[in-house]
Amino acid sequence: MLQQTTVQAVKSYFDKFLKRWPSVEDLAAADTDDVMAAWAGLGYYARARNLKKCAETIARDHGGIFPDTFEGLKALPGIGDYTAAAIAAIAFDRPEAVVDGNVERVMTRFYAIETPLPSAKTEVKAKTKTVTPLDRPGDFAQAMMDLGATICTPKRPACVLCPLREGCRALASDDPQRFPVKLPKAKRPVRVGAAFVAETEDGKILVRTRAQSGLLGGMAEVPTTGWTSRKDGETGANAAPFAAGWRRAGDVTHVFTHFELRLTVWHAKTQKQAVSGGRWEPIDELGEKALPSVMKKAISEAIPQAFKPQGVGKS
DNA sequence: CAGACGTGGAA
DNA sequence: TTTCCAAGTCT
Repeated sequence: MLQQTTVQAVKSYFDKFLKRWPSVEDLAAADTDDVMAAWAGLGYYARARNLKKCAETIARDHGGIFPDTFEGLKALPGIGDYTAAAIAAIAFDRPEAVVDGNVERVMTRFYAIETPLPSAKTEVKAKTKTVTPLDRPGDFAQAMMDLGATICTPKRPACVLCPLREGCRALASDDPQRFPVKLPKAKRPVRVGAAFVAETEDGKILVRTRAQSGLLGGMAEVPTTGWTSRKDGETGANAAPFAAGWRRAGDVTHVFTHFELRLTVWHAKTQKQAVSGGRWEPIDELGEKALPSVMKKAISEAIPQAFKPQGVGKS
C-alpha cells in the first residue's frame, strides 16, 4: 500500500484491510471484487490485483509461508526491487540494499551525485550496497528511510540536525536541496469525454466493470465515452448508452499521473432497462463498491447527496 | 527503457 | 494556482 503513497493516506485502509483479511489465506480466499472495493480511493489499482495474486501464490505454492530471500520475494506479483529488499532486510535480517525514494535522496545528497534520476538509480543502488552493514541491515534500511522522511526532506532539509552532516558532499558544496537532480517532466495532456449517470425512480444507477488491465483496471464506472486528447472528442448526450432525457449536470476535472481528464457529466431519470455489460446498483450502496475517486466525483456531480452520510442534509 | 499507472496533501 | 511528490512495479 505504501508504494508511492503516503502513510497518512494508507493508514485507515491498512487497518480496515487487516481486520477484514488478517492472514494470507484469508486474502487468498477473498472475492477479488471485495478486495478492489476495499482499495477504492487509494489509487494504483494494479497493486490491489497484485497483492491478491501474491496471497494466492503464497497460499498455493508456498504453504502460506513467505519466501525469505530477495530472489524468492522478487518473484512474487507486486514485489519489485525495493519491496523484495525491504522485506528481506527487515523481516529476515538479510543484508540487501534497500533503495526507496528517501534513500535515493539521502544518497544522492551525501555523495553529491550529479547524474539525474532515474539514470542514477544504478549508481545509488551500488553505493547503498557498499554502506549496508551485515549487522542489523533492516534497522539500517529503516534508519535511512526515516532520515529521508524527517531530516533529509525534499524541501528545506534540516541539515543542522542531521547525523550525517559531517560527510555530506551536498551540504559541503552549496545547495543540498539541489539533489537529487531530476529530468524535467513533460506537461500533462488534457483528455475529454462524457460520463452518463442513469438513475431510476427507486434510487439505482447504472454501472459496469472496467477491463481488468490498464487504467482503473477491474474498477467500477458509470458508462462513459472513450477519453480522447482530440479536440473534437465526444462530450454530448448523443454518445449515451441509450436514449433518455439526458440533462447536463456539469463538468468534473480529474488529474491522473499522465493526463488530465475533463468529463462532461450527464444525468437522466430513466426506467431500469437491460444494458449489455451493465448493472443497476442502489445509490446508498455505492460507498461500498469498487468505485475509483474519479467516478465518485462524476456521480456526485449528477447526484450531490450520493456519497453523503445517510439521513444527513436531507431537510 | 520509457511510459503507464491514482490520489490527496503540502509548499 | 501550480507544482511537487509519497516506503514503486510492470510492460
